[in-house]
Amino acid sequence: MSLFSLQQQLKEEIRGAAREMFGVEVQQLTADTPPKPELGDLAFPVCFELAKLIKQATGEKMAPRAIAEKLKPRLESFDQVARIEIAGAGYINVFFDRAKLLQLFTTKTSFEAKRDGDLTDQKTDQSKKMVEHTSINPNKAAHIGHVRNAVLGDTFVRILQAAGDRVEVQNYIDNTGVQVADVVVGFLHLEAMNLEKIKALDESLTPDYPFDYYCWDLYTEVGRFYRDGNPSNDLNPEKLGMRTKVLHAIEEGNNRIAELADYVATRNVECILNTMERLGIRYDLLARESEILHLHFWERAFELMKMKGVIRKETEGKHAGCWVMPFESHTGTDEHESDKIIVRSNGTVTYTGKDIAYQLWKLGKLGLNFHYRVFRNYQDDHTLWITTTDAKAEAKAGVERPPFGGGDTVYNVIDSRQSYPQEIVARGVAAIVPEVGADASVHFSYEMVALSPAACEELGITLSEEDRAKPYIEMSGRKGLGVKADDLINQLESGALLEVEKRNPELSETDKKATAHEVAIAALRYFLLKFTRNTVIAFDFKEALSFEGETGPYCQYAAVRTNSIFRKLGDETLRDADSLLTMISGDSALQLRVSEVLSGESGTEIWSLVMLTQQLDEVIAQCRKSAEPANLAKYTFSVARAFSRFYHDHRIVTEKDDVRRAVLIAVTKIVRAQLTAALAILGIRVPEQM
RNA sequence: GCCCGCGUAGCUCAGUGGAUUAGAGCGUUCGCCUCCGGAGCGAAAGGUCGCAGGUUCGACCCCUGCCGCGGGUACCA
Repeated sequence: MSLFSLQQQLKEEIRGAAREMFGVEVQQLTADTPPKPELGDLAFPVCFELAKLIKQATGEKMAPRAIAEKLKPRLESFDQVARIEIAGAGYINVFFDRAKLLQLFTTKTSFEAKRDGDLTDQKTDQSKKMVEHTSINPNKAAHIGHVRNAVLGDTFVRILQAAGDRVEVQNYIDNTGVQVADVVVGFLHLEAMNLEKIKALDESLTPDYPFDYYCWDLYTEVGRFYRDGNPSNDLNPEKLGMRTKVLHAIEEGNNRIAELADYVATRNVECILNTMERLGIRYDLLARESEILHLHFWERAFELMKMKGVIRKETEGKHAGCWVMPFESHTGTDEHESDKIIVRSNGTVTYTGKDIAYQLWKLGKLGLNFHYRVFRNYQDDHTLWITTTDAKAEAKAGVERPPFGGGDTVYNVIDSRQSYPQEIVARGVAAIVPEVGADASVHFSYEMVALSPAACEELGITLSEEDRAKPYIEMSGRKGLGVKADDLINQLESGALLEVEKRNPELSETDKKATAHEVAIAALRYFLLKFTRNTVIAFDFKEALSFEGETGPYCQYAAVRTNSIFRKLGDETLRDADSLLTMISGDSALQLRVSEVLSGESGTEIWSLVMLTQQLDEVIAQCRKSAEPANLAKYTFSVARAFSRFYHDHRIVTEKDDVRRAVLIAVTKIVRAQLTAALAILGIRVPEQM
């Protein structure tokens, strides 16, 4: 049994008691951890709520403490509960029987219990959650801002999976957009290259300057080109015309420019996927904009919107000739708050329009489907699919295709600057299919990663006076202003390698590199996860490259220490310790001795570490509900910190007293299981040594 | 103008469905290898939780107003 399910049982008892004794129904019932371990293992502030409810129901004024006194015996009847104390203005504080619980937690960790299906809260519904993340324009290398998106999305996916959800992971590929067109303009007009020449160029590039890096630089050149070489110039309309021409050709398809664009986009996608693979981030499906166009997703959505009266064609005013979505709540006359344009007067669709079509498909409400082919086979049998217009491609795959689309809840990991268009999409979808509603479309928003003026200087970027005065500077692919993901990972890996070589000189070169890689990824992922989503990260090299303090490697290190303890312990010692604890329930003298180890100041400290580890399930549930992975990162760090202290305070391997040693080993075992599980959800692995 | 987010220690950030001393990390100062690995542990210094009202027995947290910063409000995405 886990702490989580024990909590559920206690809550049920309180609910039942409130019903029987006071005739009221408790809606919100939370279990807190008391501010200090001396105040108990669990606290229910429910009596404040009950006092209000009772007053409402009967008019009778009852003091929260008096209510608590009445509930006390009910909770004390639990076997695992040692005693109940009423504290403060009316808190119910629960003190568990530590020896009994320790044994319970040791025999099965909550994760093993979940795997074995003996958790009472197990979900039976198999509704599907869908998470779209990464979705980088395939025209250049990924930068650190993109990595924040991917790491947040990937971690949220892991959180959902840990909570027992079925999840489908999508990465949207805008292969027919302006950004791809810009790079194509660069190849055609700046480099005078055709497809053959680009392929030859691609072949000749070395791993330290791959295709996506080449495009990164070319893209910034195109940006200058549009302004005739001077960033402060206006855009040159004639040159912009080149972009428009290319864009039309790409959207049209079946021509040489479209073919060239497809090569460029696909190669960038491959490079970006390689970057993400380094971070342990994978996908189920790459959904491409070209298929949304060519498989007529938009036309279908357009029909649906017209049919349902969601959009209307304006015949006069400044939007004459456009199809717009009226904004019911718009407050008026201001020109910046008018209806949202879905189809432009020249007949082309806006991004918002295309996104509504895609969102409808995601929710299984479009009535059309993509065709699919295999894009990549990941190492452990996982297959990545991509959309295609070729209806026969799937049969050639030789693998069974999962049923893509049709999610019950769709999370779109997109930065907060797009919250307005995202709101339009959600509302549009809800208007088309009211039975789905706007809540099925969740904008998982986050703030950008920006550069501090100092970080810009370290990158050798010269700043304008205006920029220098800002607290941070927005990254810009267009300006080539940003920290490339692979550069940063490389830097982290070489930093980690130095440390590994210092500490583990006996390791083989391969092992050293593998370990350095794990440490680097831990550092990067944790760095991006420790900030809450709505905090702008002002990127700082020193902080991002650190392995000390509140970092991924610190958490990893604590887990590595638990492993090395078990390596040091002989099999026999371990077996003895295990069997000693299993005998607790039948041996009251032994149980007393275990209780003694866990009592007093030192015992309480040990015990609070155990209690902390048991909160993992609840933290996961919270993160799932709030869609805030930072909570899990913070929690993981607190477990690592508590264990580091425990490790420092107690000698585990050399402990002479067998009962005490068994307890210390049991605690270490529990920490190892929970900490390793928590890290795995953050996408951080625990190396053998580091 | 309107909408959204933010304002907490020198710096970077957590936090709160009301519990007495508001928490981390970095930085600063001082300690800790008779060691299961110091990517560690302990201690100290450092805060009128932007300002002003309001609700309450009680507000860093809820409400209102103001100030400051950022983002959005395009026939861009």
